[in-house]
Amino acid sequence: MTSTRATLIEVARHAGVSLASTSRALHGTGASPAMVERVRAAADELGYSPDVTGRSLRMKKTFQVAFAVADIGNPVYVEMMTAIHEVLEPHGFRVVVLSTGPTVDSTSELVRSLGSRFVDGLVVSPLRTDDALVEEIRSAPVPVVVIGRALDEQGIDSVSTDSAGGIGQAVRHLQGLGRRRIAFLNGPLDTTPGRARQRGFDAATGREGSDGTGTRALADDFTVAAGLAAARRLLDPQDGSARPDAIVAANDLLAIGAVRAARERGLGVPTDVAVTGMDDTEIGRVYEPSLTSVSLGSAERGRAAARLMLDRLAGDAAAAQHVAIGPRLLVRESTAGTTGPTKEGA
Amino acid sequence: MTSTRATLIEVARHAGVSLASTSRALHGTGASPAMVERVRAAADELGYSPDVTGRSLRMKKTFQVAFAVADIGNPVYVEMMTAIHEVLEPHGFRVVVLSTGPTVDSTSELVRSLGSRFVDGLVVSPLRTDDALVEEIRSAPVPVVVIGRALDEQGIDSVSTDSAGGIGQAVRHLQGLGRRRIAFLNGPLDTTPGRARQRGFDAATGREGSDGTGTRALADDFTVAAGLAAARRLLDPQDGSARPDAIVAANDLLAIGAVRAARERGLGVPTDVAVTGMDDTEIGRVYEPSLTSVSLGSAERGRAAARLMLDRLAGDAAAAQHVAIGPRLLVRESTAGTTGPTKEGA
DNA sequence: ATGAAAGCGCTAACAC
DNA sequence: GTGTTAGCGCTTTCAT
Repeated sequence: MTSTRATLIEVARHAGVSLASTSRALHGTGASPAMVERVRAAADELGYSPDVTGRSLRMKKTFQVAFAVADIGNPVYVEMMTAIHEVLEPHGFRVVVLSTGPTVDSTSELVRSLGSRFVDGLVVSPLRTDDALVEEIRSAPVPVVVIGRALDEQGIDSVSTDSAGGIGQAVRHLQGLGRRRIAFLNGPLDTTPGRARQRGFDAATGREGSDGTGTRALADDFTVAAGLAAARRLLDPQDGSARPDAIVAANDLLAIGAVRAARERGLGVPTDVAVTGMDDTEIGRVYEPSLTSVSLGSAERGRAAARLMLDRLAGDAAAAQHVAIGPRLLVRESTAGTTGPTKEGA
Repeated sequence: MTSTRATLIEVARHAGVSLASTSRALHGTGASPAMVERVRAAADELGYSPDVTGRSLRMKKTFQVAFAVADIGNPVYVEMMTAIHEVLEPHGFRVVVLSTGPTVDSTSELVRSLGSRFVDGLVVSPLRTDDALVEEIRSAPVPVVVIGRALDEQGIDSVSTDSAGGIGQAVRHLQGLGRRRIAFLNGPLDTTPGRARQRGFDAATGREGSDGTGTRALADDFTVAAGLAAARRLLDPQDGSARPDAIVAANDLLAIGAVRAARERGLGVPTDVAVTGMDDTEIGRVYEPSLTSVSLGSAERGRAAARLMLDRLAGDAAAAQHVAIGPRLLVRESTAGTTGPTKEGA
């Protein structure tokens, strides 16, 4: 540890000039070249580095943006965070990681804590929202961008994707491959993603008739194990109906569970049963067979949110914005389809 | 947005007491119950929430700790970050995510930037270190904990694991299963992990004789694709030597590449070729076959580092500490072994 | 137990 | 272009 940190006032004294000139010289704003030279030298000599706490207090800016989610370890959120960091960092903003906690109330509390002014803005992806939370966000003391559902009409900047439409893309892809009995493997319905994806599947298959398309199973959780258990039920119909020839899973982990259940029964994937996942995770890309998956553009959503934030931080006072990131089907081995909106090699 | 934020001085006026008493009452330190009551009421009424920038300036504490790595998206670092967050958050510390950049110099620069006092401490896991960086860290103006190699002798708190020993565990596990020709699939040797793992393999197999054990291949990168390419060379010996009956891979992604290469050749895993990975990633747990892998305890290392940091932050001035987290072999399907230090179901 | 006042390090009026 | 000065919001001596 070097002696004691030099402050601006010490640099000023060392250079034999005023405090104000020192500050100006260091920021290169309205100081003569000679002054800049002189102050720089003094600063270097003392090993000066500006103290951001003083700066923050004075400027009422922390140069920090918070990113808050319920589960920081979730790959989807990791991608968002990485993207947000990449956008913000070049603009001199640091990223603070926060946890929303599991409930709406804990999320509200987090938004309220923004009153302490420890960040200049918040990007948050809440698991669920209610009117109270929406109101809390609208009246937050710093800009907030929500990743989740469209909230611009309630005056909140937001970024969303269309997971329901993404499920639709998967269904149509499978239909295009000639699959007739398409089943849906979803996670719990008391979650926002669970509900949206269910809606998407219903919308895409609602009018399909009774050829097996529309069969559903709910996993207890968005995991491989839960997906395996639920997919077994799907592949062993109790009611005498025909076995599905395709399974649309609500995420990649469930899809892997489905592939396993198929193999247990000696069924080939995609030959006997085609399987699609969602989220385009690395795990799905690396799995065998590699998973056809609907990307929800986590990184893009993060980037979009960060850019909205930058605009607000720059003083943009326009009406609340909404950015929608379209889902993209990535066709891989688990359906081995050669048609569809998007193609991609393994 | 509510009118204008209330400050402590306004709460004081509203309560009709002094600024000092207000501060004390809000912190519950040395104030009469009556005073506390009165101030609380005033604060609630004005919707007061303390401004941390003022607090930070005055107390010379930011209540923030930085976590810096080269690649925030890497699952290993994500686990560390999550663990660090979990330890620090209950103590009132926020976690700021930083990037070290790819080089030693950029890491040095980051350490130097600590002079700005935007965090109270830094947990960093540098890709590589040199004497200059070590010196920079030692003389940093805030506590620094390094996750990587032991640095307590140079006066730096550190947490490390023994990846070399972990490779040794994998080798002995395979030997215990009767495998005789154990090959090593490593990533680039100009990386710290690459070198350490190579050392571990050499140490574990050095005296094994010339039965094929000790064959090595280097992948260009720690990825599935690079692993696949390198594993092909391993399984098609050009020099007429016998094909390996086991491959120790330097991480899980390389291991998956090895499994694929084996399958391409119609070889069964683990029957014909047993494969081990390292890092115990979700991807390895979920893969088929699930991967026997050496856990390097990322979460534990994160926790240990966070606890060391908490001690320093609490004013602990003892000599530099070092915590070593032992590697643990997790036996799964890719070796299907029933012996070994640790067992775990899929 | 309470109040008065200093001051953390910085930037930005304002005057020259 | 440079200097003087106020003050951001807070905690903490120091006196009472």
